[in-house]
Amino acid sequence: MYYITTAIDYTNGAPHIGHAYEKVLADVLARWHRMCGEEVFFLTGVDQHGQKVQQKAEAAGMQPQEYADMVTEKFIALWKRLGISYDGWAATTDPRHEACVQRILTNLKENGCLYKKAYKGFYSVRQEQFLTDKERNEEGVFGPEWGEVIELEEENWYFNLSQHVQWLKDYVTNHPTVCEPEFRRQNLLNAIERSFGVDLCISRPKERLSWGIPLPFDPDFVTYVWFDALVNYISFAGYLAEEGAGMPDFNKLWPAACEVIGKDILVPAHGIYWLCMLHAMGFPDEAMPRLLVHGWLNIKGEKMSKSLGNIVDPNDLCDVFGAEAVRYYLVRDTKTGYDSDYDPERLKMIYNTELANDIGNLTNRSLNMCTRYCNGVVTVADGDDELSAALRKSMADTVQTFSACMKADNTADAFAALNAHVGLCNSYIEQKQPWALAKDESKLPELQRVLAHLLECCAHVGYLLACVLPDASERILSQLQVDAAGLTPQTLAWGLLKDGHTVQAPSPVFPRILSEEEKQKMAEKAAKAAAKAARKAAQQG
RNA sequence: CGCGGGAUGGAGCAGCCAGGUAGCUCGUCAGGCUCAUAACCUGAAGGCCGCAGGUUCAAAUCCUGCUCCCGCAACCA
Repeated sequence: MYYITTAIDYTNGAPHIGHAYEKVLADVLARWHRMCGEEVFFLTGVDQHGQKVQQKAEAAGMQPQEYADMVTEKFIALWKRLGISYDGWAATTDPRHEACVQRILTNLKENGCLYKKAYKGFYSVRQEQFLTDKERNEEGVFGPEWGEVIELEEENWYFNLSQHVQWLKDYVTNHPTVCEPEFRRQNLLNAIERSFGVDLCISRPKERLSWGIPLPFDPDFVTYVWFDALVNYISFAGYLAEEGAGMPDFNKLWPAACEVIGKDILVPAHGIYWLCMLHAMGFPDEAMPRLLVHGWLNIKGEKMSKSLGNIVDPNDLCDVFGAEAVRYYLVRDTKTGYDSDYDPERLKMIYNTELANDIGNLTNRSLNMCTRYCNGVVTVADGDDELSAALRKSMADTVQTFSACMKADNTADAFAALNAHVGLCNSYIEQKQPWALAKDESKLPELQRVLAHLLECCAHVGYLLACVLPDASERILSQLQVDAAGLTPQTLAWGLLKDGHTVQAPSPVFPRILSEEEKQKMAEKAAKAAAKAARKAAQQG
């Protein structure tokens, strides 16, 4: 079982390109593992509780649930558009989730992990939070960004995080695979050092925050984010679920093979709080999830933020380039775990070169030659040659490399490998010159061999693309008349196209995306080339 | 000495852990081809691998020092 989750998105604003990247990455991995024949459960969702939602709802004159539902719709619509193939939907206002949270809190309280304490300190009314000395500026006072700051005493419930930090330190030290990429672990270990001796406040008084899950043992309080949002990974996997609640079998799913999160929520939320929470609930070391930590998409080197006003709406991108181009770009141009620069020009470039010019055009020219020269019939004839043998070997190697990269969550290199093989196919065509072979009847066997090799490669490539471009993959395979049902990357082998196989006439799978200006430029270039050819012909004649 | 990431031909990156002629994609220029989505193939130009030392027969790669850039409060993946 491959259980993969993503961070759940906060419903106080519309989704942006960063949200989309995380979900597309998780989706590509989920689809890949499904292709490999593994049973997959892919969970994603939304965090609907909390102060910000409550405030936004009030400002909009709506009920919090109404507001959260409205924003949730935007996420669901985008995931549908981007083809995010999730199996479970984690919405934190789901009663089954709320029940799970309350059961967990009850258990922890019974085990003495929670206690109530009064805290007196400086409190920012605007930010709705207590301030520490860390928040003081150089002059030692709280700056204007905090608005009105008052001294306040408040009771709250705490989780005895400090009791688990030593365990966490040992666990993270001894388990290099706790998170990926490896360098994030150092980050986590540093943060753990700073976490000793501090417990975690897990509640808010109801008069201050009403939009949350009530504490089962103290109705004057609601849970603060941690024991609500983080719990989604187990609550929607069926942890402590009631019979007939329609939840998955927890024992089958847990631990998560992959929790996809952003680098900003590794510490303290997932790397410290979440793991310690699980430990407190009694989960052993073997039942800890693995964290896949991705970087950020920056805009021209700058962080994307609402305050800078440089937020990119994925819907706009889909309008211009199509959802699949966006999917491909996100996982192709981002090295998993690292930041990358978002640039629509690169999106277009990668789409036009790798998908349209290389893969799309290869399929198109191969199918076209088969249609034109052989009536669309593939003939697997006797005979062989070095170039063809090399092509077959490259195809097999590429499947291996692709699989290894995907297994390591390295999407960028997986597609780079695929593209390298496509380049070899194009080069193979130049060397074989099927159009010349077609003019010589005695060369028919070689022509048939060349076309069979090309179409076979197209089928392999089209099949492997299914994890990132499900629609395009289907269109390629359907033009090739190949049925991929029951196929896995492990069993993928030369010979998908049998002798006598027929293919369809081609139609472009990835039409090029060009502005009017670029079209004009292309036309000029072509005219120049034609003039040159004419000049040359005149000279020779 | 707060923590971490980065600095490689015009742009974006790989190589560094396990030293040995500097590689990829895009762009530019030149040639070729005509099956194809004005696509494809071949070749060329372009870099003293941030700076300065050190180790070594040999350093982008190891060591030391330095400079610059980006994150680490909030909105937020």
